[in-house]
Amino acid sequence: MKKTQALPIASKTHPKIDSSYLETLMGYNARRSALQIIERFHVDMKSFGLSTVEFSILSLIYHNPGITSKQLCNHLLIFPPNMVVMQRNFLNKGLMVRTPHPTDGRAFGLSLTPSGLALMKKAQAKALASDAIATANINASERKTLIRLLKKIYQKSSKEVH
Amino acid sequence: MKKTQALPIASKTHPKIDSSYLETLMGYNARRSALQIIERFHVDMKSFGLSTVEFSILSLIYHNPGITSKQLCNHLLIFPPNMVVMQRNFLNKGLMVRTPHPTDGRAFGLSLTPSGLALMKKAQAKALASDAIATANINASERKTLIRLLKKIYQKSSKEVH
DNA sequence: TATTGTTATACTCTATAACTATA
DNA sequence: TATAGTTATAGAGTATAACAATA
Repeated sequence: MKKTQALPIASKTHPKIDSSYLETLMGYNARRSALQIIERFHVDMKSFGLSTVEFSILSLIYHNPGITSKQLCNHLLIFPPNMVVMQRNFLNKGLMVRTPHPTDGRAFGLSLTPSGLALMKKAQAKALASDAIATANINASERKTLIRLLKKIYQKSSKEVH
Repeated sequence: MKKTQALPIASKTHPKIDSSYLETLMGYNARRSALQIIERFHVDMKSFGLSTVEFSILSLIYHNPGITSKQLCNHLLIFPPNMVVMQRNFLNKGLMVRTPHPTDGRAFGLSLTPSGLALMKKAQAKALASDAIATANINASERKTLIRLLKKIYQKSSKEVH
């Protein structure tokens, strides 16, 4: 047989929610802060028509002209089919060009057009400002420590997208 | 007229990709480490049939029996329609029960069933272990610092989901 | 036989509009 | 009039299978 029972109501009994357990998890804290920073980033990149991942791709091409699709996929953990779609957008917008690889007929070298370079110059400056505002609650020293420790977590094992 | 130009090929000229710019952004570093931790979390929660968000919801109900849907949505930044779907799953699996709110006829108090409590006891222990392994590259002191600084970033402005 | 890039598609997660019943 | 919860749906982001061209 079943048992029915009276249960407490949080809105009465817990005006403050106890999330102390979740806050012991690094995953929870890293995700929450990442989401908050990226939310602002998303708004600030809207005028450039770029998602966060698109920004990362174009930035890597900006700093590594001639980089290949495969290298971008591996470095940013993006699946090749999704990369194809984003690159088609870049090409349609006239932000990027592809040049045949000199020795590998399957691959292409990716580079930004003058228009793409100009866009990313502005976008990257805006991104720095956006990131600074989103992390205004910590000082320069704390910021340095935070980035160093975050890198220690994700930079150890070099992942690959097959 | 158009100009054609020879462009460098990264796979030849840059065996190592320069991502120094991206690594100056807190958003990039926080997202990368969060994704890496959550990837392992996702695998470890598979045997419990829980997504990361579902785990967070059930954990908050576990520690705050009687909490309402609205409180969960506000605290975890989840849109109400998405919460409804997840709660239906919890009910179907017999993990959760809803009891009418004593003074507000629109609301419900949420609590875990004995089965839900047992599941979350195991799941939360597994989550702690998973999180520890995912952050094994930093020591206890660094971990404490990291969580403190991450909290400073996201805990200032209390956001609301309308 | 393995790899780069591609197509098509599916799945998950997140977001919006419109509705109901209660306050 | 405002709020808690619901329904249906749309959109973004991520993942899988199968294939063509080249190594």
